[in-house]
Amino acid sequence: MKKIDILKKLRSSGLRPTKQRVEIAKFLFEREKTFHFTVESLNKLLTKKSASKIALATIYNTVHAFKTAGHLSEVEVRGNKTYFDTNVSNHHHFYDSDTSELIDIDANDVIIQKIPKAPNGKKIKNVEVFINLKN
Amino acid sequence: MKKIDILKKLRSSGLRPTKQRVEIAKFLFEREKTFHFTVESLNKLLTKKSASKIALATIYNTVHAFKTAGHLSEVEVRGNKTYFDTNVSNHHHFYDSDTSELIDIDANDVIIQKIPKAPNGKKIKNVEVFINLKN
DNA sequence: ACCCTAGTTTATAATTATTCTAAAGTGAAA
DNA sequence: TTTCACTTTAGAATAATTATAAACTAGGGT
Ligand SMILES: [Mn+2]
Ligand SMILES: [Mn+2]
Ligand SMILES: [Zn+2]
Ligand SMILES: [Zn+2]
Repeated sequence: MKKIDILKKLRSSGLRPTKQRVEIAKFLFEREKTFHFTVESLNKLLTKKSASKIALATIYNTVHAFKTAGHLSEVEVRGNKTYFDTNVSNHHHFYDSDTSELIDIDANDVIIQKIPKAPNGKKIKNVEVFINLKN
Repeated sequence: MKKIDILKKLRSSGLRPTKQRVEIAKFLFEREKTFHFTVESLNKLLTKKSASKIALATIYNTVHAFKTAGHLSEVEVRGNKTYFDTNVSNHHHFYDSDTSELIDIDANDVIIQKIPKAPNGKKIKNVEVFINLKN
């Protein structure tokens, strides 16, 4: 994704393209493959890569703003930190608890033959599959 | 599960059956259906139900001891708190994010027809399915 | 171009969940 | 009974996240 698209992406979701947001967005979205991260890891990587340091609170604010805008999704993994995902399409994950690493699985690579019907009065929003790995 | 079995369960896993552990174990394991809880919710319920109050640190200690002994499992759900589960068999969950409620799904009620092979050098430990609910 | 202001960033405090510490208490082996 | 390793406990410490409120800024209106 190019910088012009980054600006479009921000503006179209009502987010003023500030220096900090553009820098974070470029870091997150100008890449080929899905990126999974925690706020802590993102902060470290940004600090390493970039000259100007962005306040931690801003990283929290920005990541949440991007999530609310639908540009990031949140992935549930065991542990105390919240994981985010640049892949916002419906998909599944391998999870390697040794390395705390997530790997995407395309929705088409998992076929579920049978699931129970939702409880009374509830509907199924989506189905998430986690394949936990070991060595 | 009866009290005598509770004592057996504790002793057989090298846990001295103290007053606090027995009380928590009875609360958790003397029931028909699976119980999903957080330390906070367990603490509230124990305080309400019981006369003697157990220190929060003891509840943390005990829950972890039970988990290590294989009497509880940990369930990953979105959010900041850790969820525990008295069902330690391989099974799946409905998750109602409105109520933060987990509902068991028997392993046999989910049939997965196709999953990708594990990444290089890794093996599949287990597969967990989460069915997220809406109203 | 300059103002103006709502939106944003920032340092820091506050909150929440959990773990650590170390002193006091206790189950059970001998 | 005595003894002591194990356990409980209150409170401090840590870790992740959110709240606060003052300073800053993007960008529409003039
Ligand atoms: Mn979690
Ligand atoms: Mn989490
Ligand atoms: Zn992903
Ligand atoms: Zn369960």
